[in-house]
Amino acid sequence: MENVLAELLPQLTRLSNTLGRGRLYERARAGAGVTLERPAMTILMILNAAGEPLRIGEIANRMQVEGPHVTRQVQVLEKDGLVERVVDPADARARLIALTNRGQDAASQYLAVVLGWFAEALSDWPAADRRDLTRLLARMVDDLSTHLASLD
Amino acid sequence: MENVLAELLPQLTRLSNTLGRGRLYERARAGAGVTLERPAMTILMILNAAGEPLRIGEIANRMQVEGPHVTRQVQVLEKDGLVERVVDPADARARLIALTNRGQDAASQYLAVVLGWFAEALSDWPAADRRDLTRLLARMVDDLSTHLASLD
DNA sequence: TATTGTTATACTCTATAACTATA
DNA sequence: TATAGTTATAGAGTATAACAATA
Repeated sequence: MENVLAELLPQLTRLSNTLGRGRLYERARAGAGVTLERPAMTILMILNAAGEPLRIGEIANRMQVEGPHVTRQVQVLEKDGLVERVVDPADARARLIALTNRGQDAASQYLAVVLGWFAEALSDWPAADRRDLTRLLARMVDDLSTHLASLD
Repeated sequence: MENVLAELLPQLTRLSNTLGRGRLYERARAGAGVTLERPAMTILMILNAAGEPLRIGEIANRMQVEGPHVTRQVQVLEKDGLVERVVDPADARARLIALTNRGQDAASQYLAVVLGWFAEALSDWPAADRRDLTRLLARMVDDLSTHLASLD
């Protein structure tokens, strides 16, 4: 198996670079009608995927970054009217970060562009292959995340 | 398909963050016996995968970064004795970057640690699933790269 | 006393512009 | 005149340390 994975690793790196950086990101971001730095957009995506307001610390966990970084990005998002910060009713130390309507729209539109790219790129695929890929890929990410977390 | 991919996208981002950043990277790097910044290690991996010396510009292409970034990283690698720079015999303007023995060892050992993580995480998988995943994932990365490149 | 978040600061990563050398 | 690479500089991304407020 290792030989196959050895080929895969650079490809995964390349894919994540392609999607996460450079002009391609600018193009997808333009579709969202906003001008945000990448980590700020990542926060919108995380809130969108969560479907509920999240704490600063929880966002930092999911991004796998330190707290202060999230604090600053959220300040920009709040200034732009894309998120709101409310005191957590369960704990006055914490803040809950929620998408505003504008923030929800931006997240949805950004996601639509990127998913559209995926759909176009894979339009020739047999449906069975698409199903298999998403199933196996989800499981891999799951198993790998669990395993890597267990190393600490 | 799009709903499944919508869940997958943050997971892919998270996976690439997990592998590419933070203490996990430090641990894999320690296995390689060197102390390099991430982009420098990426260059070692690219040269290792290529199996032959590459030009600065070609490395920049594969990393999807601009030239000056590669120049500086290569200067560090050369100072550490992990790569050599020789004038391209075919074009005296260009430089060919080649792994030294030490650089080859560092790349191999780093790769062994990361591939070991993959192998452990997927150890319970049926062989057929592993084969299917690598085959489909390679094809996806390929098709997606082609499609995204065609957008420019 | 421990935890959530913020402020201040510094380091890493990457891009752009100006330049040198060769084609 | 165009191309490969380098040097210089600036901006984006992230971490660490010190602090404030609440638990």
